Amino acid sequence: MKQGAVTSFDIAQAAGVSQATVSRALRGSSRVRPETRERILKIAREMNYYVNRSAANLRTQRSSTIALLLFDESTDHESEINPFFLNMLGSITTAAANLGYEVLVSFQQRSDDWHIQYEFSNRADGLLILGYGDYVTYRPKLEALAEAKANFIIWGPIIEDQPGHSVGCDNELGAFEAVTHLAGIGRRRIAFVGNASQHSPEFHARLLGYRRALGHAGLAERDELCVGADNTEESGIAAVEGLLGAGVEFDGLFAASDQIAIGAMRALQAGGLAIPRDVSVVGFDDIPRAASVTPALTTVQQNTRTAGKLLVTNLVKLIEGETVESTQMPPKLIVRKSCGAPPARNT
Amino acid sequence: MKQGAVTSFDIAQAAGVSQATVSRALRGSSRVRPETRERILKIAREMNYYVNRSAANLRTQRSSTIALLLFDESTDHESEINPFFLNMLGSITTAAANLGYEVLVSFQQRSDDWHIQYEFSNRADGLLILGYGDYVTYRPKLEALAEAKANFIIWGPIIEDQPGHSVGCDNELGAFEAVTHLAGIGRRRIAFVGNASQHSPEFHARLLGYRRALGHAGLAERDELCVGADNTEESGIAAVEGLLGAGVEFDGLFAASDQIAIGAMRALQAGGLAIPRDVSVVGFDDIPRAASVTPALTTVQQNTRTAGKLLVTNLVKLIEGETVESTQMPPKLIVRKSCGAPPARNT
DNA sequence: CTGAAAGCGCTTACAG
DNA sequence: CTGAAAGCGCTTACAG
Repeated sequence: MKQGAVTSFDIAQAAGVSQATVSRALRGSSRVRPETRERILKIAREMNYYVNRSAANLRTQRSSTIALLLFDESTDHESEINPFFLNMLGSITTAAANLGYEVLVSFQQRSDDWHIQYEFSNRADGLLILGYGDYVTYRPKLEALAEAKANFIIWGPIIEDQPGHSVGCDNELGAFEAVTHLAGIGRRRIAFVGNASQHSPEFHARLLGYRRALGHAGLAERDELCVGADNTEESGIAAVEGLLGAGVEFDGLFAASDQIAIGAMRALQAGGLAIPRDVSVVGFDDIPRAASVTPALTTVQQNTRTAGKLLVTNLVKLIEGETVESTQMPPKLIVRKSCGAPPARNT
Repeated sequence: MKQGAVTSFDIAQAAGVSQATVSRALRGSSRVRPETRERILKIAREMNYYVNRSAANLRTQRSSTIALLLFDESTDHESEINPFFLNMLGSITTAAANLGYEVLVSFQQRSDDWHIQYEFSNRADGLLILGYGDYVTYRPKLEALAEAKANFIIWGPIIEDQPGHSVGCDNELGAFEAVTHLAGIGRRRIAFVGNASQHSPEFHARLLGYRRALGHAGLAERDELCVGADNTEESGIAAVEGLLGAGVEFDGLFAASDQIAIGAMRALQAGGLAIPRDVSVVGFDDIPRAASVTPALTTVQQNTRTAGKLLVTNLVKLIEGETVESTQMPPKLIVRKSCGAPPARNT
């Protein structure tokens, strides 16, 4: 704080009222005479007075702050934050501001209990949790949070028995639509890149959608078409190089994320295959780059704007003691050039 | 805060010491016997105690928080935040965490004095300011900040008489290198897209670098080759459509930003021109998409990682009463396919 | 090395 | 509608 900053006592003196009245006027209490309030507000403005938040927070035991915690896979090295989360940041801050909350951003995760600290230290009234490296190590943190009765909302799928509430997108349905689209344009040997078992429930849900779509289209599941990948471009490259190296034949590829898909496209093109002529590719997320790569990537879009708003709204409800339901938002298939179908609705 | 949270008095009681000693032990004061400290720390851990930050902040008149203020041009509508700033966010939070600071993010700018509020309300010890819509309206805000003796560091160029300190990249030099490269591969009629006069000092510096490079290469400046544009893709499209519509001939194009360059490339390709065969294109910023477009965009890279670190380090120095110098970091030309030169150093 | 005490600047019951 | 007063949970001079 600026030293010598003016306090509510200074305003009180200038206005000829008690400090309590200044506080009431500033908070809009109905128990202050309108003219008195006006006079106080005017003086406060003139004297450049702002309520000291530390004092107010200490007194009210609230911070009017939300902590946005990013458990990102890539935190250590040249951390390129997952572009998908970055997109959500704008809508989260806007939504928070509209409800009178500030947003504290944290990527760090040095201590095991760092996520709990925020609430226990009165730094934040609630937490928004985006991303997780590995679900297996992430899950216990959620349990610790729930046990501490923290207010938190998770971005992610609805998972049986998972503590807390979440906002997510229907990953299974999005994958189903993506793969059904590939089947609909005549692709018969469709690979899935991004198998990550229980370490990533979202990818797993996308795998389930892939499988259901194959069944629905009367196509056989083949083990060799289902390969693992992390959420990175490099991983997508490696996966496709693996497929090509093993001589696996495929004419469609559904990647569990755009980053994987973009890597996959690189590897396909490097291997002399044309997209979409030889292989149709579909991704998931609709990150900004998806529309920029060549050919433009068909993908499943999650509405980050709505998502951010919903995350904040639900968290604030929790903070204010209301009940909240986990939500799944419908995904939307964005058809571009990478799968070779006539554009249904382009961006 | 969680109600019924444990306080330092609870720890004191459990440890059989005074509350003052608990506070000292937790802050690492040397005036606590080591064994006492250890015992207190252990009990604090067991009892899940965290220092109440509101109380500590009120007492110390510090918040150990940095506010990151984004004055973005596109805040109103479907605000896609400038991807360049988003990139910096990661390194800023990391650098801040390493120095013991949290980061509060704000895009809002509803009130005129919102930037000053942060410091006056003891929410933040200092401000990091990124981006500005229009320099003409932005400048007075900087003056207000300086007059209020706020601690703030600006991301941007060094500008004569500008209040405060800044960290930026040598825009003039970056532009000079970009355009010199275009001239070096034989381009003679090089357009500049992004003329914004004094409303954007960065773009203006890039224009100056463009001019110097033309002179250096013995090329004439031509008014019709220098067109205005905002920092958006649409603006880049419009600018090139204007050039093509007016029948202006050019074989090189330097855009004041990657977003403009990407729009320009779209418009060139839509107009039937091949890149780089007919026109070589260079951008500025090296946003993630620059490497993904086709052909990959040659551009001037600003090191966001170093930038973020420097911004935070300087701000913390300011907060701690040290003096600080404005800095310009050297830019780096990243040669890719869009200008048709043999790659010097690719990414 | 440790404790008792003051005080940071608010908000809000309580009393009028 | 307004004021006097308590107290939120710390940190830190002061005294020992």
